[in-house]
Amino acid sequence: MTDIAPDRGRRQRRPTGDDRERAILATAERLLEERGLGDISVDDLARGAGISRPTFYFYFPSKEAGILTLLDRVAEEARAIRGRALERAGRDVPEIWRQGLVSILETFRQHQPLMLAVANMSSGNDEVRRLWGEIIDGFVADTVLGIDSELQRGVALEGIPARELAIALNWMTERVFHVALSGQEPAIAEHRALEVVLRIWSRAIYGDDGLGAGAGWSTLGG
Amino acid sequence: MTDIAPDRGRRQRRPTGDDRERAILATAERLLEERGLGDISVDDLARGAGISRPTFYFYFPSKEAGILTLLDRVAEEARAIRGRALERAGRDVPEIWRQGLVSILETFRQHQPLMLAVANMSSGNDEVRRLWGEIIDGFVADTVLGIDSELQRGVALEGIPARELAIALNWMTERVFHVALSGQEPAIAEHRALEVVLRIWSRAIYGDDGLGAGAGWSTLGG
DNA sequence: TGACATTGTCAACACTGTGTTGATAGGTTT
DNA sequence: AAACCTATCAACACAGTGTTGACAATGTCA
Repeated sequence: MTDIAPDRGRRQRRPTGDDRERAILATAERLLEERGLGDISVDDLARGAGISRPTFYFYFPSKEAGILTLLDRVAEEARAIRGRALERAGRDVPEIWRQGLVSILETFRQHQPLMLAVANMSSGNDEVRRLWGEIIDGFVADTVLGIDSELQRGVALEGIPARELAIALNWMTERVFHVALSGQEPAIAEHRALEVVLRIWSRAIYGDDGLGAGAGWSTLGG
Repeated sequence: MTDIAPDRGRRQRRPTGDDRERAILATAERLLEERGLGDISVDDLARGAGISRPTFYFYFPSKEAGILTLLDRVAEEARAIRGRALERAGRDVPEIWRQGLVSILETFRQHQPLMLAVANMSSGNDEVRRLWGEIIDGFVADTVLGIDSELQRGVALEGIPARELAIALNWMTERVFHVALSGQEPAIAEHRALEVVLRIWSRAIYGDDGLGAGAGWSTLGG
């Protein structure tokens, strides 16, 4: 047993054939734009990366483990996008809501096929479900902070525990963006999804639409 | 009504071996309680129903088609439950919301493993996605009627088109109940899910929690 | 009642995809 | 140059899908 970190679901690797690994992941994301994960074979991924099928197994123990690694990287990127967005928002809480939602939508847009594949896998694969849950949970934690802050200022409605409210709102957001982008019916048109979701957040937290029209609003500190 | 309608995805059948078909479906629902659809083979289904694998194909063209038939029947049952629930609610609109949500939760509870399998399949299988979408769309249509009625009475908030609001709320409900029952994280505890969702519906439609405490409320006609 | 269609059944096959083994070639270290 | 990694793949064993063709059992009506 080496002392390399137990790198979830992916075989431990050392520097060199790193290009190959990236080639495999790039192939995966490219092929996911054409068809579902179920219609992509290990052979497709291997050939796409210029290697034979058994060699694929040198890099990943399975197709799913590859997707997991991909999701890991996208999650990293998403955190970065979100971090910048929330920084832009500063202490203006409603702007935090808007920027938070924009960053989720952005990530969905940029990796739509992967997101679909992940949604697909997440009931069959514990590891993927856990990681996806962690991502959402990060959003939920941010949301709870915002709600608590608005509760303390006396501008948010009481009556629903902040975490439960945050969980429901974030799952709503995930699902609405998902159907808007995937064409699943019934869906909200893609260009309307952000506004509708934002207004519902506003009503659920404050009891009215403050955010929709860009009206001046509560700003923390100042 | 003839009894040999062009029955989506399932080979047309005439009376006799009907028991076999039901045995297959019963086996499917039973096995789904133990493991995911991906881990159930056609052979498992066939043996569970006391037939050989090729004979399975006499009844259904594939595993997925079987699940589709199952979903069809559950959808039928769900409509019946919902119909009775809404009848109980009469013209008391908030009670319509509550009863509508209760009936969704009820259906989820009674067929949880099937629901998981369906959620799993629905990104890979057009037919399942369509049928699932139709079910949700039925809920959405009911919801739109309720919102319009409350708008006309002047008690609901304007600002979000009724159908868009209804779509978002119904997908939220689907997702929140799904994670609550499946143990996916982050989730709202099963015994809290109904109340939280109901309050968010209330805030999103009216701007406050009328429904939570069981307070007396708008009753249409009467 | 006996020819005939219909319904139901399955052994055996062809095929696709997965994951493993064992052999091998090149590059580093010792 | 021997021991040792990293990387590679042909060949294999296996699991599951879907199809074919032959065969029984059950009407059915001439």
